[in-house]
Amino acid sequence: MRDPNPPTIRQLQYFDAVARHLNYRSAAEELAISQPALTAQISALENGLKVALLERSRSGTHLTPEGRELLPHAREVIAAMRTLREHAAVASEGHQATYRLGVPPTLGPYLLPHVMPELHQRHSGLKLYVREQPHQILLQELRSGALDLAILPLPLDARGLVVQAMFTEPLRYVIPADHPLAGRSVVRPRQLRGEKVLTLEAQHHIHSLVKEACANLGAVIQRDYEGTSLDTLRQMVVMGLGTAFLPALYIHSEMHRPEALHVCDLQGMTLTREHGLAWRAGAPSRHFYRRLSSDIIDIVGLRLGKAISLAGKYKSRGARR
Amino acid sequence: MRDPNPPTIRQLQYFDAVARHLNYRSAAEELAISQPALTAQISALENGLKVALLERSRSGTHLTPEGRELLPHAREVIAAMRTLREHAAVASEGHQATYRLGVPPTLGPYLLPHVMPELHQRHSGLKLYVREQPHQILLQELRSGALDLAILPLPLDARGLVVQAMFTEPLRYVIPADHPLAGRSVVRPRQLRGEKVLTLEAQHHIHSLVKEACANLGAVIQRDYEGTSLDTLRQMVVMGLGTAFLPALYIHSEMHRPEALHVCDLQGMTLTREHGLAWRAGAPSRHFYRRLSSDIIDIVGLRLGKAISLAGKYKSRGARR
DNA sequence: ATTTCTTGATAAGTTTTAACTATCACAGCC
DNA sequence: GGCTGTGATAGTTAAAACTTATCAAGAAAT
Repeated sequence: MRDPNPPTIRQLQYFDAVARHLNYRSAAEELAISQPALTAQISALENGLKVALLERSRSGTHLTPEGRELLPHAREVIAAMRTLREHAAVASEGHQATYRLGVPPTLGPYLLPHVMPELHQRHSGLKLYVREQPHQILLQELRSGALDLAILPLPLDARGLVVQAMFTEPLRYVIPADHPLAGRSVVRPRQLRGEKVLTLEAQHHIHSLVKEACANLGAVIQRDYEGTSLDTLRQMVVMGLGTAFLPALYIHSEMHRPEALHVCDLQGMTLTREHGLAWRAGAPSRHFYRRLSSDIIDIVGLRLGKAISLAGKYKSRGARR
Repeated sequence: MRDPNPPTIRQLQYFDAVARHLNYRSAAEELAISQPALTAQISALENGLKVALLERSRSGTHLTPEGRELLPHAREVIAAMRTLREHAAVASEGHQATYRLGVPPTLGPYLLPHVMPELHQRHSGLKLYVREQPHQILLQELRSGALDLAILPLPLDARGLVVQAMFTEPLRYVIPADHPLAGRSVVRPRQLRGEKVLTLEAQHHIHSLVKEACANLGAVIQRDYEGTSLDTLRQMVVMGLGTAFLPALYIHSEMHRPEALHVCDLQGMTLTREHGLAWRAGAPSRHFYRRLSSDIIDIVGLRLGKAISLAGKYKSRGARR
């Protein structure tokens, strides 16, 4: 009873046509239907609304006062529908929607500024909504549908996802300028034995990487001074609280001038993290996402080739359709 | 080809429901349909728009980026439809539309100000669009559908119309204050013999009334000074160009203070015009129009009873369904 | 690892809706 | 009085929308 006979869009279009022609037959001709079909739909509309819209007579048709009143509203509906269809037409051609991309906070600010401009050049009209979150949160949001894409550290639990490895980023060793090892571009691993190493909070992927490396190296993790961001971590090293492993892209982006810090590598032992692009296996835009991932690999190779190394080939993990 | 599969309102409502539930089964429950029916309509919608709106998986459903983009537009359509239906619901109850009423210029300004306030009291929300035109034009516009109602002088060619007689209005004799007959409230008809009588242009109904009367009275119509309105006619009398017959309601409204004019009646011979309300016989609101006519009769009786006389009983002329 | 539950998709059949053709009844016109 | 043009009606057909029953696959529990 609450929703007796909702009008259909078609009925409104028919109404509009009759209102413009004030003649059933010619309106029916415009609509490419027969006149009885038009009559039936109009009277169905009137019954549904319980309002007489048109006054029929043997000599033509007029709008009733109510019909005059409701016609603009009917046209509003038709116009809204046209707008929807126009947007849908655009969306069905290019990839004009806004895609939600998640990135870890230790990567996004240092990668995306180098990549986004050319990515937009390659995909004009592309709109990315970028969200920074710890990688576990990203994974969860990706699974739940809150994100469409995420850049994540590898390896990861790829069930239900497609993961495209993109590039491998070294972690470089950073020490204060007044540290005994300062000045050397390459340091031997054994020289780190006993060194104080600062790192980020445990929720960051870097934490576990550095922790494991320190165990092998015999260096000491300073758990009571964990940084909340790479920038604070750097400040802590500058202040002499210890040393740190910082991602190469961070160093590339933020440490153009030496400042009070010295950067070096470990001889024969490169600490790295690998990044991949992930999306849900069933996502309708998955082909576009794969294209995006190869574009990112390409752009990273062009612009950041010195700082990182690309994925050997496109590897995909996890289920796929 | 140009219009392959336009979405239906129903499909948009289904889409909205699925977008809210992110679950076909519970959305189907809300919509009181089966889940397969919902699946079918959603995929019909996607095929029609050629856009994937939803990403189905065995564990729940998400919006695609395109779906997120189009959902607000779909809701616009639904909202526009709701607005239409709300207006229709109002229109189907009271008479809330704007009715187009035509009145002759020699009556409207002198009748409606006395009638409209109480008419609005009796029909709260009533909206009348009043249009002044010569009566032949009114009749033509009423027949063509440009007007819904018209107040017209009787009798008239009522084919296809319903005409409700309302009241009879005397025409009173107006002379300059310095005229020999001035000062008498009743004048004998024979005293008008040879008098110069001014009147309106031929298109006004009054013209033929006065012309015929003058023929009987032996008075002389001044054809070279025809007034374009009752006000100019009055001014012409004031200026001494002649005498005139003016409608009682005009006199009642505009001549509160005597000015330079004298008003009198003809003994045993009352020149009158009769007014009725007319509408098309097939008009869906015809019962309301009849009600309006009796309300007007009633109000005129209350407020203007001294100046005019009511229709004896409701007479209707012309075809009716 | 297997079972169970939940998900959306599919198949087959039924009901409802929208359309067609043919025709009617009436108004207006010559 | 016939002719033309109007919307309404009847009867039929085709398409669309819905139903129930079932399936296949991922998730979660055992």
